Amino acid sequence: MSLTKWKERERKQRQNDIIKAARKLFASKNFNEVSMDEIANEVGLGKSTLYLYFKNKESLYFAVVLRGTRIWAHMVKDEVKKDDTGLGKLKLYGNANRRFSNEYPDDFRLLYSPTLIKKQFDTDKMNSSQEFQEVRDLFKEIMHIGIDSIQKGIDEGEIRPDVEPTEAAILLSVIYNGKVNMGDWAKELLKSRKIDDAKFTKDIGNFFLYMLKK
Amino acid sequence: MSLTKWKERERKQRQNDIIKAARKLFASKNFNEVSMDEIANEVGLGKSTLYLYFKNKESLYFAVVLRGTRIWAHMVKDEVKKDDTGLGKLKLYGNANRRFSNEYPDDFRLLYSPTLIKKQFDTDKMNSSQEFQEVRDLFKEIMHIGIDSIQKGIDEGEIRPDVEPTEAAILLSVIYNGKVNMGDWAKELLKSRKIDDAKFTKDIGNFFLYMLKK
DNA sequence: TTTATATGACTTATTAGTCAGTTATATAAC
DNA sequence: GTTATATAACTGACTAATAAGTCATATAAA
Repeated sequence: MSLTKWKERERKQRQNDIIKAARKLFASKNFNEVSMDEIANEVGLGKSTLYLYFKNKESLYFAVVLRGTRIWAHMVKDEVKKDDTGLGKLKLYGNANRRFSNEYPDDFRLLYSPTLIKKQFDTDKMNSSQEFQEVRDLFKEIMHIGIDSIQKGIDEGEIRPDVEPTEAAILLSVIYNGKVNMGDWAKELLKSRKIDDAKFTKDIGNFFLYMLKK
Repeated sequence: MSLTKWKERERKQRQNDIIKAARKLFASKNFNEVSMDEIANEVGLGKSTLYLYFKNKESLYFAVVLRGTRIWAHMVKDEVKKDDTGLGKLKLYGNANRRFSNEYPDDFRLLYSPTLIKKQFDTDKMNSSQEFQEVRDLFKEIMHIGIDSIQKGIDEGEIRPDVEPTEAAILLSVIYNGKVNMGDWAKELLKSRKIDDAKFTKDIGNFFLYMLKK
């Protein structure tokens, strides 16, 4: 019995190795630009072996995305607990996102990558994947934490009442999205002005808070 | 002589037809996801014919991008002339971008698409294409119009002096970028709150100006 | 008859997914 | 302790599909 369990864990471990290798590749390249052979090579397995752990390429891809989304959702939920005011929660929400982007850069890039956003997948394979459903749900949950914090801040009188919480939360997400996919020319321009990524991120956060605060 | 000229024009016309068909397809799909056969089919020509007008797929792609970028740069330069103050120019700069996104949605999406941004092209083919060089230069020019307007506004005392012009201009571009690649879930969320795209765009513009103004 | 324009059929390369067969490991029998 | 056997993990070679780019040939215009 404990043997079966050990086997089970071994299997999960392997699966995780594959996911981690795939994540590394999917973070820098499109779904279509990463081949199963490449992933297999990265883990040090034959391509056929991947199909023992995942039904098809889409399934593996969404397993990668789901793993990242779970980490993200966990970090956000955990952080937001630490304050009771709306404005406080909003600041923590921003911190959590920033921390996630620093500690899990591959996942962050992947989750905000247009590959995920654009529905370039086989619709059947996508909809039949319960991984994808869970990703969608977690995205919505995370977004609602932001929206609800802003609403709470308005109710408590610390955030301007003319702010539309949904619009503001989406704008924040749009900024993250844009920043991840920022062109090289923009990066170079910032660099030439000696503005590093950390400063830019921080300034955006301040800018955003300044906007919302009364 | 006038015959040669007429021929020349005929040829340019054909080339333009191909570019327009390609633009339509590249606007909604990745570089790799659009096939030359598909483009040829869209114009009503055989695939081989495309190679009489463009050296290879990359060359056609950059011809599409360049066409859009030229329109964009033209609109921005033309608009900004209409006011002499920095803040006024900045507002016109925003207007021009908004007008471009409305009148040339395919080009707008294409220019901000990550396909263009990520260097997923054959480096040799890309660098050897003078179309790509011109696109880069025009991008920089457009960006500098924004930066210079903000700087002028600061000098004239209408924009807060603690604003970093480069940072602010890039943030604006990052927002555009993010908005174009916004996920379906965000669009649905906005829709459910009865916020249409025009309102969202306008609010972002106001938000941005409010930030910068003294 | 010459020249420009066009194309269908072909080549070459890539890649998702399959499958028959191999290797390694655990259990059982003696 | 050794050998046989069952089971799980794995893989190389294959198939089928797709797509960029080429080329010999056809058509139409001058």
